[in-house]
Amino acid sequence: MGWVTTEAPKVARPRRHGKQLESALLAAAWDELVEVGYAHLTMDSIARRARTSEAVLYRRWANKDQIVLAAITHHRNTNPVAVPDTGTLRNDLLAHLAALSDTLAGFFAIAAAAAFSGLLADTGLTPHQVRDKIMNAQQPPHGRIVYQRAHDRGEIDLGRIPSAVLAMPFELVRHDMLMDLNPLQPARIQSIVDELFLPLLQDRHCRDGGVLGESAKIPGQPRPSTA
Amino acid sequence: MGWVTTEAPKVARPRRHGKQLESALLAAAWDELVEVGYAHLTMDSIARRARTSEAVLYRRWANKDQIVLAAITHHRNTNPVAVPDTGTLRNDLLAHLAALSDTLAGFFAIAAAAAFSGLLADTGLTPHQVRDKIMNAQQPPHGRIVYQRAHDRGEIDLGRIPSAVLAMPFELVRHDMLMDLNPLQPARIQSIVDELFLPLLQDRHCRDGGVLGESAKIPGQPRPSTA
DNA sequence: CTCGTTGGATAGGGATTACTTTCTTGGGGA
DNA sequence: TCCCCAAGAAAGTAATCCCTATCCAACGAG
Repeated sequence: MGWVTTEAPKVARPRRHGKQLESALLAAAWDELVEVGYAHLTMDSIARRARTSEAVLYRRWANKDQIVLAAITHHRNTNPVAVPDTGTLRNDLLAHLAALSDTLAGFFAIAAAAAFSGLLADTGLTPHQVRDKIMNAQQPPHGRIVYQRAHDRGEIDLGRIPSAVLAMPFELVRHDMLMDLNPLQPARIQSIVDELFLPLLQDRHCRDGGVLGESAKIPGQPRPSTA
Repeated sequence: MGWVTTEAPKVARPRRHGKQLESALLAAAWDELVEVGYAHLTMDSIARRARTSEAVLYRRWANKDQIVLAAITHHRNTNPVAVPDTGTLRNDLLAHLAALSDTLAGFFAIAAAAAFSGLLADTGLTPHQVRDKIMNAQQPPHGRIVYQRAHDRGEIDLGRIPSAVLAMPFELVRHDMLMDLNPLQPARIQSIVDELFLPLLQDRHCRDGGVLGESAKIPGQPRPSTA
């Protein structure tokens, strides 16, 4: 053990270039954002974490806001949310909400924090606009794909379900992510789907007399027998 | 017109003392927090807004975090949320959610922002703990009173309703407040109550065959044909 | 192999800001 | 009426941090 870990001398670390370097810089910025938050993040801390110097940062981005913004979008782009197709609305929702929660728990909290903390405050945008710019960049709203598939399968009739019902599971997941800054417990996701969302669909059959026919019985509903 | 309004000379403004002064200082801190946010708030800006000097602030609070924290709790304490008693669960909920939204829309956003932005970051508390410290100071959770009254009236059976259902309206209101930074539209509150919450109660009767008897018919529910 | 581009290190200017210190004066309590 | 605590004003200190400038050396393109 000839290496003393307390000193990292001139090992002449290989030099990074182009896109590879840029990714490392943005990753460092994101990590710093996660660890100390926007308010306590400095250009120097980003540079040191990326094992480079501030000059390299300023060669690519004009100021602190720009690199933070780039780091946020870079993180989102490199961490797409899975939209698995399991064959039933219930399982699709469970899987997708879980994926959403796992992938975006940190993201939402961090992005919201940065937006709140004065990110882009100098650009004249209102906090409201900044939030939109960061949060709503998801091109097709996440739920649409899941719901559209269920509609095509005949499980639900999109036209007859209030949009508030469709949006509710996603809003609750967002709420929990913002509150806890952590992915949701699987039990909580199951509660959202089974205790809140699906009953609101069944309630509709209850009143209308089951217009959806056979497929109205949501498959996969948890029953003690027949897993 | 001997007075030139562009100069506010030594008018010898009356000197404030004790609790009255303290309230003015905390109000100034809160207003500053709302207007420029935690990140861009300075002791000097608070002092100038309160028309006093920084020394007066430091005579009462040890540092910036302390005064911001005090301003947040002061604002909450001086703006209690109404819990009106209208006689029916539906109207109680509508009124209370509206009051909650109107009174706390700003509060939640601002408090969350400050917590995120590094408020109390030096105390060693995690963001999670800071959030709890600020948000969850409401002694009895807001909904409990409304639900307990409905239970005592016989409108609902608290034991048979999943807690996720009871919490959902409040979580959605919180979600919207955090997203929009503004009070909710009345139509949105009505949608939460009538399209999401109340159907989840009725669904329970549907299955159990109306254990709640007469009172199970929620009064005030908007139905074209009195169901 | 050579050369020009760019990564990486260092130093520092300039601005901001938390917090301190000192002093004068107003006003409340006795 | 007098006294003394605290309000308010002003200036200063030390630290932080954004951003710039400069220099050197490594890597890639040709």
